[in-house]
Amino acid sequence: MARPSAVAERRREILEATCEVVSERGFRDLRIVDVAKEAGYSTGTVHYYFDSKEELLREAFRFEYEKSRIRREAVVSPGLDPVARLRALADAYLPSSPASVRSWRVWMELWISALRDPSMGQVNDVYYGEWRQAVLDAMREGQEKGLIEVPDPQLFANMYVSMMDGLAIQVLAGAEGISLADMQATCRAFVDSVAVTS
Amino acid sequence: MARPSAVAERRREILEATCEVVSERGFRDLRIVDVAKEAGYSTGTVHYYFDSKEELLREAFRFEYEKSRIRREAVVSPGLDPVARLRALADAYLPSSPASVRSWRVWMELWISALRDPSMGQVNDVYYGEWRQAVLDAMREGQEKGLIEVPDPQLFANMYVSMMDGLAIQVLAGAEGISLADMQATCRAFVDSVAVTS
Amino acid sequence: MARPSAVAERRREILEATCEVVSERGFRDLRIVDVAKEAGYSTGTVHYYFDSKEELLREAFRFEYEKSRIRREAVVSPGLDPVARLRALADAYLPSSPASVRSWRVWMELWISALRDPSMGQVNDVYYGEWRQAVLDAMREGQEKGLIEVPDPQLFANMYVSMMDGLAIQVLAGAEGISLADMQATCRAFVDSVAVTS
Amino acid sequence: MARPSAVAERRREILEATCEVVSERGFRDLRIVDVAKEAGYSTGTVHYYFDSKEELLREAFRFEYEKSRIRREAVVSPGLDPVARLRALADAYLPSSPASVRSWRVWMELWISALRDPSMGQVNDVYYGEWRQAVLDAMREGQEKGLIEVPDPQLFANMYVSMMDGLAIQVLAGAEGISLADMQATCRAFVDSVAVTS
DNA sequence: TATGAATGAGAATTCATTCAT
DNA sequence: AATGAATGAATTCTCATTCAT
Repeated sequence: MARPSAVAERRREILEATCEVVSERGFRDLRIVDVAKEAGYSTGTVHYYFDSKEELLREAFRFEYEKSRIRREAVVSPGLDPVARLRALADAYLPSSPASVRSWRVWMELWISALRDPSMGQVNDVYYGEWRQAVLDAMREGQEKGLIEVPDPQLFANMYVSMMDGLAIQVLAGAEGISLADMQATCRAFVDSVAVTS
Repeated sequence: MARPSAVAERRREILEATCEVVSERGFRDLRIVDVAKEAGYSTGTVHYYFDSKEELLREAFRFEYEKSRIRREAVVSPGLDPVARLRALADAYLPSSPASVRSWRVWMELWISALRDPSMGQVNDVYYGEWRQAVLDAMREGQEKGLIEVPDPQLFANMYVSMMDGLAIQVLAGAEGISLADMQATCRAFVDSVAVTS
Repeated sequence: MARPSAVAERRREILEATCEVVSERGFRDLRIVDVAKEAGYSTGTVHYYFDSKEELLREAFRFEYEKSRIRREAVVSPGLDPVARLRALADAYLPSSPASVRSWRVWMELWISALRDPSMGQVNDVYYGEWRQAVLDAMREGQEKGLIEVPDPQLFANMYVSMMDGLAIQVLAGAEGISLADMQATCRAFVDSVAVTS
Repeated sequence: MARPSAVAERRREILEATCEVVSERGFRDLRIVDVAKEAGYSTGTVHYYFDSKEELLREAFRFEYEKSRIRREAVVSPGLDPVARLRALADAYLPSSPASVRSWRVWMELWISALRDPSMGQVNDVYYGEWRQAVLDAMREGQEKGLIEVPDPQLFANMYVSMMDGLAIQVLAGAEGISLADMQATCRAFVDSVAVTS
């Protein structure tokens, strides 16, 4: 007898485990057996729920992005003014907590996968687009309310988003020149540079 | 009799082939046999020059960075004023030519490797540090000459560099929202925003 | 569901095959694929049960010694008087049957392995110690009962045991000067030389 | 221009190196490159003097036996009485010096090789036969002179020789139960047991 | 003579995937 | 539904041997 909820729960557990293993060992060294161990199941079970390793990874990336979206929505509370929202978004995405470090690692793996696999590119497009949109919304709203002064909100939203990605990479790669504090300071300085000071 | 130059040349050929394969297939799917085929040698020969796959890849990353450094030095001609230099650097790093696309793909793979392998992180530190320094030099010189107005050159140099990385990733991942032209426009807009307009 | 007995049985089959291959081709030329073929499994299965070739061989040596111990215990029946027991032991260890030839070949390979690998030395210590003890017991009991006359049972037990080893080597190496019959005659002559003639 | 003596000297150096490597790493793990390094030549040179690895090893075994024969002849001085000679032989073959340990290790490897390779068996036959003959000569002479009392000199010579082999194996394998001193004591006890005490 | 670069035929090992239970 | 034993294709790495110099 099919119990859809039980199936969904099992899938969720396995995807959670997959993201954990992707973060720990990387896409390249991920083995089904590690995912199974992490999830507390057997390799047979992983294959029972996911046809192939590729499908498992694609779903895992989607899963991680969904979680990230939920975290973002919690941050972007309607009451916050646009400038504060831009700052809050950067803070939320700072790779400071284990959860956000994990997310970043998974995204980095996704980008690499997207270089050669269009289906991974689509996953990135959907979720990354939403993320850029959230920043763009704040930038536009700020401009409309006279709190932000930029020649082109779209361009400055892209600056901010890509800057965060680039900084996060160096933080995660353990670069000597870019610490977590540097990342935060850099993001703040950018917002300061566009915010209208009364 | 040993002919050092022949040995060095063979190493160079194999590293060149390795970078090509890393770019084409990625770090994850790189096989020694592909490198050998690309270089026109046997797998045994690849192993004759490099003890292990890991060493081969580490050397290949270094090799690609060296090539990139040479390209950068050609761009940063002493005659150029700082603002023009910031623009020239972005143009030179735009993933528009096959060679620069290849470089970006290799760097992205390096970043991923650095997440778990400190020796890869060191390679990144050395060469990436030089790259950030080149941007910082231009930013500082611009500030001193009154051509650029930024509260903190270091922060704005980091913004610019990380922005380029983040934009390039999305371009290379084939993101719908960020085209090559968008990347270029975004970089130019950033320079415009810090350049002093007379 | 795990069926421990089936797992143990598979391990036994593979160890049995390994000893057979060690005897046929020697430690040096043993290939996992030969063991797999001999056991009727794939190489993957051999590795499923044994992590590495080294572990497989270590376990195989242990396995062969266990079998030899069982054969020895069958020989040393409690009813036999000590002198007869010394003779029975030599007879039992004579490399005359395929099974005992195989055992000797495996032991010889073990000794060679023990030269450089202490873990193999330990295997030898445990089982070889038991074998020397069995001979010593007979020697001592014979002395106590006045059936054997030796100045030092320990020394004479060591003589007997090492003599058998040295003789067996030459028999197995196909030496012209030492036939199976010579080995038997030599062992008997040694027992005769220490046995008290009434 | 062929200079036979130079050729012979080069061969000798390589064989010396081969025995050293056989003793250190064993027959199984011997690599031509190690032999070359030990001898101070290149692998190409090793192959220039010896057609194949197999031939190299066969010659190396012969070479080691020749050296052992020379050592033995130095020990068996004509002046020594037979009983003293038997003792001197055992002392000379005790694996106490690096040189004699090396010899034993090489012989053990030879025996293993002889199990499957008749040409190795022949090498063993020739040289081992001489060694048994030397012991037999002492045993016979002792009997004739009334210094040794054994029912059959041939049998007792075989006992002595094989006993030494078996003891040496355990000493070299690092057996807990058989030390170098035990080996010596056991050999002495055997000679004592056959020597006529006046 | 001597070299050592280059080869290529293996061999151990890994691991996604299958499938009988 | 879930398992985990079994597989075998794939891949790295080794090393004796060859051969141009």
